[in-house]
Amino acid sequence: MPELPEVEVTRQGISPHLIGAVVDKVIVRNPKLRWPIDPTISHLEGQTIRSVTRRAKYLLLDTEAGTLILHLGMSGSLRVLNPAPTAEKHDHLDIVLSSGAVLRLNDPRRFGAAIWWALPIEAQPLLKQLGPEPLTDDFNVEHLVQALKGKTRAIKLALMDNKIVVGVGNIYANEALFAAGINPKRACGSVSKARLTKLVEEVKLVLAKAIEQGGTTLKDFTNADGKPGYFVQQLHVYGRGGLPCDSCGSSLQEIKLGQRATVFCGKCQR
DNA sequence: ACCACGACCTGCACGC
DNA sequence: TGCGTGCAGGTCGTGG
Repeated sequence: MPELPEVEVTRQGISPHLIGAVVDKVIVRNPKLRWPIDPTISHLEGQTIRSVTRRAKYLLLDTEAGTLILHLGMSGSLRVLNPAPTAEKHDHLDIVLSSGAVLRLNDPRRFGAAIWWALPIEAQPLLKQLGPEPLTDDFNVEHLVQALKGKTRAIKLALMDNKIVVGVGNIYANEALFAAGINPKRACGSVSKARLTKLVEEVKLVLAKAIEQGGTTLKDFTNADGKPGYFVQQLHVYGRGGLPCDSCGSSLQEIKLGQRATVFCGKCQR
């Protein structure tokens, strides 16, 4: 479900309910996520949540004793519930607050993760290798030129590579490449600096717009208040294979790239 | 060092 | 109606 905008919308939604809250109890119904939820997650009990931040698609709930790291995988979602109804199928984890509110993780495919990390967050291996945040100045054309120099793989795969830039998943990689007029199959090293400049701009723009619109709801994404995102109305290529290009009217092509659906306009994207 | 690909899992849409 | 197939918003770990 979530790419960076959906995770950020989730963060914005849950954070006011969590900051300053004391964790009363941690309920693990099914520990079998991407990595088994470690029993030390109970160390969160009694802790006060100091901040709710995001790094890439990871949500970080910071306390004095450590950090709860949450990832939503492909199908995860978080809701703050008060009162919390009876847990349903795929409600794998509850963080019960002393106020009675519950932060509930639902994740049908269980590609998500919940990790209790008591060491300095900089030492966390999953976060260590990550590239720059797309919405900060660290993601700029100089960085991209350097990272893509001489590389032969398709630019779309590089855009979705967390070591190059984080948070850009399949939807927004397709959309940003369309907006930048770059063919997703094009070899990284063959894109001019001018066009990479445009790509950097469009990545930032598409992500920022999507966050503003509350994310993209394809199937069942909702924010912490249960509302869907409306960015789906502004998708130009994702999910539109065979339909006319919004810009030139020619039929959008759909191919596989790195086993992921890739949609583009053969005329507008070179 | 780089890259492609399998693996992890459930649910749903589709065609027969 | 039921069954098999393929696909889905991610990303780590492996083997070449």
